[in-house]
Amino acid sequence: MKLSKFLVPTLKENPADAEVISHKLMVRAGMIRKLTAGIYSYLPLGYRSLRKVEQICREEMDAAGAQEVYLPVAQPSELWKESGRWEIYGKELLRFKDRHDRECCLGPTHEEVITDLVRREVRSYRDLPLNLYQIQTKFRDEIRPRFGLMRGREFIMKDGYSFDTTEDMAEKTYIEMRDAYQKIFTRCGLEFRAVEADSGPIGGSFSHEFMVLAATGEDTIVSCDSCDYAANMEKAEIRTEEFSFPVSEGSPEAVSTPGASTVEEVAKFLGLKAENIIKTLILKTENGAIAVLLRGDHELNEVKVKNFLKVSDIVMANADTIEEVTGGPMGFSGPVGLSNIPVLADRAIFGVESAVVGGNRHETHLINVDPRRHFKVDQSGDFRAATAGDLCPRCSGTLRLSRGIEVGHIFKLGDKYSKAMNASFLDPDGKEQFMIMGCYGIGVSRVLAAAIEQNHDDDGIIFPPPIAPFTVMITPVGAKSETINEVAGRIYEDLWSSGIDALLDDRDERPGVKFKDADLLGIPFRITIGQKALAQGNVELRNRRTKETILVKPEDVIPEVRKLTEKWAQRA
RNA sequence: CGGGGUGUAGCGCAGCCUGGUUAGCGCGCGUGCCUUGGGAGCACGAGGCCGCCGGUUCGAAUCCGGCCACCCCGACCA
Repeated sequence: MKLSKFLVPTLKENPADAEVISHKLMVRAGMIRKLTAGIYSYLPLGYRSLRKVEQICREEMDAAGAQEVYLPVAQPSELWKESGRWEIYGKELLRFKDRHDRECCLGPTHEEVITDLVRREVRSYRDLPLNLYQIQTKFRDEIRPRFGLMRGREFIMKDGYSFDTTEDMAEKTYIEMRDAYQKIFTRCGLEFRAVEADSGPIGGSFSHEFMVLAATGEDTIVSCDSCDYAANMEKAEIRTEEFSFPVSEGSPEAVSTPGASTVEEVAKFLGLKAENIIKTLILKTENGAIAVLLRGDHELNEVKVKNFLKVSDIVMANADTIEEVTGGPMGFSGPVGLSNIPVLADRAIFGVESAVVGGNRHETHLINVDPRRHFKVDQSGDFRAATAGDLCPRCSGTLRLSRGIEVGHIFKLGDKYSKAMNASFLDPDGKEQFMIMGCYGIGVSRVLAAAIEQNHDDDGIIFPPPIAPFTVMITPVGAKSETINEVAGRIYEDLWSSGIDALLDDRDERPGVKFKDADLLGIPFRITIGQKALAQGNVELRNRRTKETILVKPEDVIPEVRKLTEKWAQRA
C-alpha cells in the first residue's frame, strides 16, 4: 500500500472529545472517526488492524473445533420473550418496530438466535457437541458511551456458543475455550489476566473474565502477589485470619452520639478508628429483610450475600423498614438485641475487640461490645469487598488491586436457555435431554483499543506486530533522488512478495513529517532509505518499540525483519 | 434520568460579559518560489446558514426563550 493513495488523515492535535489515550491516538492516527455518540467508522488503517484481530480469533476458534456462522442483527421480539429477556434486558436493548408494526430489536448478544437455530436443526446426541461462533457488530444502547472504542454502543464482538450433551462435556468445552482465549490474547500481544468472575447461582469457577491490565481500565481486579489467583471484585474471596484475644470482662454501655450516624462521624466523635466499629446494614431481599454486620472500614459485597442467601434482589432498606425491624431510626442500627430478622456477620467482625455498635436508638451507640458474647449471629461468612492487603484465599500471599479492561468473558450457561427455549436432544437411551450450553465473548474492537492503551509512548502507537495494520513502514527521505525511490520501490515489492505487508510513504513530504507520522501510526518496523546510509550501500531498520536502528543491506531486509518479528514473539 | 459544560472554516480555539463597519488566530488545504534526516520559510489564495427555530432591537455570533447535538460527573444497567 502506498501512503499517497491511502486514506490516512493524521492529526497533529488531540480531538477535543477524547479522554483516554487509545481514543486520542486512534483518531490522530486516522484509524477511526466518530459518527455519533459511541458509534465509529473504521478508516482503512483501523480496519486493517481490526481484521487482524478478527483473524487471530478465527484461527484459534477454528483450531479449537468451533465453526463460524453469521447470525442476524435484526431480531424478532418473540425469541426474546421466550427467553424472558424482552422484559429483563432494559433500555440497553434497542427496540423498534418494522412496517408491519412488529416488535424487533438489534442484537446485543445472540443466545436466543443461536438456541433457536440449534433447537431446530439438532435432535440427536449424535449431532453434538456443537460449538458455533461469529464475528459481528453488536448494538447495546449504553447510557453513557465513552472512551472511544472502549465503551461504544456499536462494537464488534466475537461471540461463541457451545452445546454439549452432559455437564462434564460442557466443562471440557469450557476449558478448551479458556485455553483458546489464552492463545488469542497472547497472540494479540496483550498483557492480561484470566480472572474468576461471579457465576451466580450455578456456583464453581465457571466464569472467567479476561482482563487487559491498564491503569485506565474500568474494572478492578483482585490478584494475589504470590500465587496465580485472580478474580474480579464481585467474586474475589478473602481468607479470614484466626482471631484470639481474651474475653472481655465488661458489658456493653450506651453512649450518646449526637449528630453522629455514619462510621466516620462516630469514629471521629469517639476518637476511635473505623475498624473499631461494627456497622449493621439492613438490607431487603425478595425474601424479607436481613442484617449484615461488617467492620466499619469494610464495604459490602452484594454479590456474595446474594449467592449465600440464594436471592436475586438486594437493596438497602429504607427508613421505615429499618424502624420496623430494629425499633430505632436509620443510622443507629446495631446487632445487640436484634432478634426478629436473620443476622449475617462478615467474619472480620470477630477480630474487633471491644467494638462500637449502633444502639437502635436515636443518637445512641454501644461501646465495649464483644462480638462473641453480646449479640447473636445466625450465620457468618465472607460478605465484604476485598481490599489491598487482604489474605489470599488460596495461599499465604496477600491480595492487591489493579485496574483492567475486560476484553473477554467466558461463561458456562448450563441449561438456562435450552430449558427456556426447549432446545433438547435424544440421548442414546432415547430419552429427551436439554443441551448444556456455554457462551464465549471477545470484544474485538475493544481488544484493539486495549492493545493501544497498553502499547504506546509520547510519539504515538506501538503496535504489537500481529495486530499492526502493516508490519513494515518504508520511509524514503530525499525525494529528489531517483536511487532512493528505486531502492524503496524494490524493497516494497520484495516485502509484499514474501508475504510481509508494508506501507510505503511515497508522499512528497519533508523527512520530519514522515518520521512523525510513522511514529504516530505505530507500525512496528521502519525502513528508512536516505542518502547517508545508502552511500555505503545500506538502509536503516528501526524498531518502533526499542527505537534501535541497525544498518542492513537492502537484500537483507526480509530476513532481518523476520528476525525482529521472531524476537518480538519470544518476549511476548 | 439529574447536575455541569460546549456548539464560530476540515481540526484546535478566540470573539459573546459591555449588540454596530469586512467575524479572527494557529494547524490543515490550493498555487508559486524556496527547502529536504524529526511536524521548515516566504508570498498569494480558497474555505463560515457563528448548531437549529423563534423573540427583543434600527441592527444579533453577541441579549432572551425553546429545541437539538456533543462532552464531563452521577444515578441507571449486567
